[in-house]
Amino acid sequence: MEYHYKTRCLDLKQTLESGQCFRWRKQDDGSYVGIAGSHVLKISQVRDGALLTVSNKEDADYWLKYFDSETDYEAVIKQFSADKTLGEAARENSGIRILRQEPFETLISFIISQNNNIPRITGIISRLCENFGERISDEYGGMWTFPDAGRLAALSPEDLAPLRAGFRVRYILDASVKVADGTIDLDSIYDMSYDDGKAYLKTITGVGDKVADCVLLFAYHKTSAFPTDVWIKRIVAEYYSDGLPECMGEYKGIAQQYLFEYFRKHSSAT
DNA sequence: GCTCAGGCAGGCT
DNA sequence: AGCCTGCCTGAG
Repeated sequence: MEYHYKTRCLDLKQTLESGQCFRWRKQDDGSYVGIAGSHVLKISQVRDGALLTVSNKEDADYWLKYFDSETDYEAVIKQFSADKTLGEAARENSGIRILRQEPFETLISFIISQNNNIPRITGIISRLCENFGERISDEYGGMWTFPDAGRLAALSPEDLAPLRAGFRVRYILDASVKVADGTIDLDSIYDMSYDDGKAYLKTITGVGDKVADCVLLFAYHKTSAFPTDVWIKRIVAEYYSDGLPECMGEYKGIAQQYLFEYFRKHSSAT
């Protein structure tokens, strides 16, 4: 039995190709196929939203939460309109959602992302899953889970050599060991403040300000996080050298995503 | 050969 | 607390 659900105002390209996630594949028919935890989803863009196709209702609940269906983005965009640049960026990218991803996968993914480019990040993560994850479906050429911390913690740097992740391998292992042995309890971060969560994540080798902010925003939905990469640094220097606008409020992370997309679109076009 | 890619650790002042 | 510098790897 297949169930279909529709979410409004979700733009798949804006959301799934924005660099907050790395495991969605675009199909020839334009739909996207993804996996999170042990949930597999095919999702298609329709005129005024996105259409989810799932095989049971538990999956539907999972994915609606993953796509952050509860947050009122229209209200956030309205709030952002007090600033000219941010308002423009937000309206142009109004289909962006800040995903609620699996913490461990998000942590490892952004550790891998450092000093790296998106195609390579994607390749390393898919090799990680195909080598050490579990093949839970034969659909779409095979779907692999993201390996859990215990599995990775048992591996050696040599085992991870096929990933070609370079110097990041020891960071991946440090994070996995700390999560597997309980030094880091990822679930506890849901209840932490932004500052506490950040300090806690930074006790992992290979996790600095940027990686911690990405994990806090893209897994825990802590919208106070404002991941600052080279692109954002440039736009802040150009438009907000006197400080971020007041209207960002508690949603600086959402603002960051709008600005990132806006800036990237308008500079790559030149 | 070189630079750059959504940074970070380690060492220095 | 703020500045360097090196770093695996692969594409341009």
